[in-house]
Amino acid sequence: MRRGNGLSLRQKEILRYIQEFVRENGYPPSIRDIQHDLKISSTSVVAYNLNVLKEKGLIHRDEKVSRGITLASDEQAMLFGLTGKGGKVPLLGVITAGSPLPDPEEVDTAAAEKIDVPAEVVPPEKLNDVFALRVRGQSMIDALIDDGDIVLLRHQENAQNGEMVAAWIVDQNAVTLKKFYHEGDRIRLQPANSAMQPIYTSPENVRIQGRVVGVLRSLL
Amino acid sequence: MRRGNGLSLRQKEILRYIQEFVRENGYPPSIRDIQHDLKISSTSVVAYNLNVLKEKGLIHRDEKVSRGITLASDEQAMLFGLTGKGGKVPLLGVITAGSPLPDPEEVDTAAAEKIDVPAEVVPPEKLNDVFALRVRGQSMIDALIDDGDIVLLRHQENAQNGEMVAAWIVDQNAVTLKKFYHEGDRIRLQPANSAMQPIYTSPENVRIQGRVVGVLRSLL
DNA sequence: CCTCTTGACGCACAAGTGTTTTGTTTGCTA
DNA sequence: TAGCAAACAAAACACTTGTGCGTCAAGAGG
Repeated sequence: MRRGNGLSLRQKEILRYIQEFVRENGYPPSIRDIQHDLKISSTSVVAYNLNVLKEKGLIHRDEKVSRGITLASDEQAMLFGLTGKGGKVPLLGVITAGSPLPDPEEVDTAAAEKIDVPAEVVPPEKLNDVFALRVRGQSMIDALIDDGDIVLLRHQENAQNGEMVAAWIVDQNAVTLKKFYHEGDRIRLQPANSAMQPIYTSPENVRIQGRVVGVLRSLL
Repeated sequence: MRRGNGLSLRQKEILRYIQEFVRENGYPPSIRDIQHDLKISSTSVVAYNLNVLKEKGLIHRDEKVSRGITLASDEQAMLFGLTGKGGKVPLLGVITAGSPLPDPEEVDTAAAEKIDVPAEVVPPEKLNDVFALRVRGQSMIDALIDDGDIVLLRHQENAQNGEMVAAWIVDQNAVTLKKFYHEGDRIRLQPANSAMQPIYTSPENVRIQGRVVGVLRSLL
């Protein structure tokens, strides 16, 4: 008997079948799915071989759970959307100078449209709390952000000096993208263009809504 | 009357729960999983809301099948490894002011690194002959393109007036990104910033290498 | 020949799970 | 206020599915 790494023909069949099934259906097969499609005479035969595969670490099983078969390692990760390169973030809406951002906490990030984010822009492991907004108007053109661009923002309420943030200026009820500087007891919001004047205000009057981590632009 | 985007709070919860559950476990939740974890009093309530989500096309259900709930659209595609709506283009190299572009025809596009391109930047059906270059230096900052940006170019040798193109100026042996204008018997290459002077030259002295169709920028 | 092991089998049971039925609550409005 | 539809609730029902247990055939070794 080859206890080592050798799989019986039937075990290989089953493993391949599970992979294909998940790919096709989006959920794992039941023992009887395997039995029927692979023309195995009994469910216990399937169960026996699944246990072998489990012992060898090729699959994981949640006992007592229907369709509780999951693939191990690479296959698993790939199916989980860690698909190597890019990830996805919700496109929550439009940012226009003068209008407040929707509160990401209150927006349905689940049902929102999602857009791809290349790993070259934001690595997948840093994609937490990142959302996207489409820019309307050219109010942020000094920050190299044009009308129609999609900006990627990581939701955070604090900022380091020099970071580009989406700041809500409370007494004006307006949101703009500016570089953030904390200078003594006041805040300086600096446009990227020296032709425009910076905004000086108190910390209480500024609510950071997120930091700009990326820009996507289509010129078609 | 639209609350949110037409989903009740509970439906949003359920949708989010399904997403998280699949991510955590690798297989979809049962109705009773949802019921218990979301503290819903009855399975029929879950079934009712799942049907609503199904009607709205946000999930897909395989009837009579345990855990036969699958997420629709993006999530689904993501799980299938189709990486969503975007496509991939080769990242051929670096564009620096003063150096000619590598000829895309002569580069091994098959072996080159590939980067994701969101459908929102370039729709997949328009991805033919598109390649990417990383920008080095700030020579194109007037075109809202900064150092480190990735520009997406469609390989073409002609351009319409006003299009942003990568133009090789032969007698200077330099490549820059400019807006292209054909005026009579000469070519005007117009920087995006009026503070810079346009370049006037003859058509023979200009070789269009590609048209800019998108920009990707990371600010991490 | 006998026994033990391995792989495979069949069956039945219990738990897991989706569906249906009937009725109730809630919020809105004509 | 009555009417109405969405949402919820409780229970019963029937099918699905994982598991346990007894059995069988073919080798291996004594």
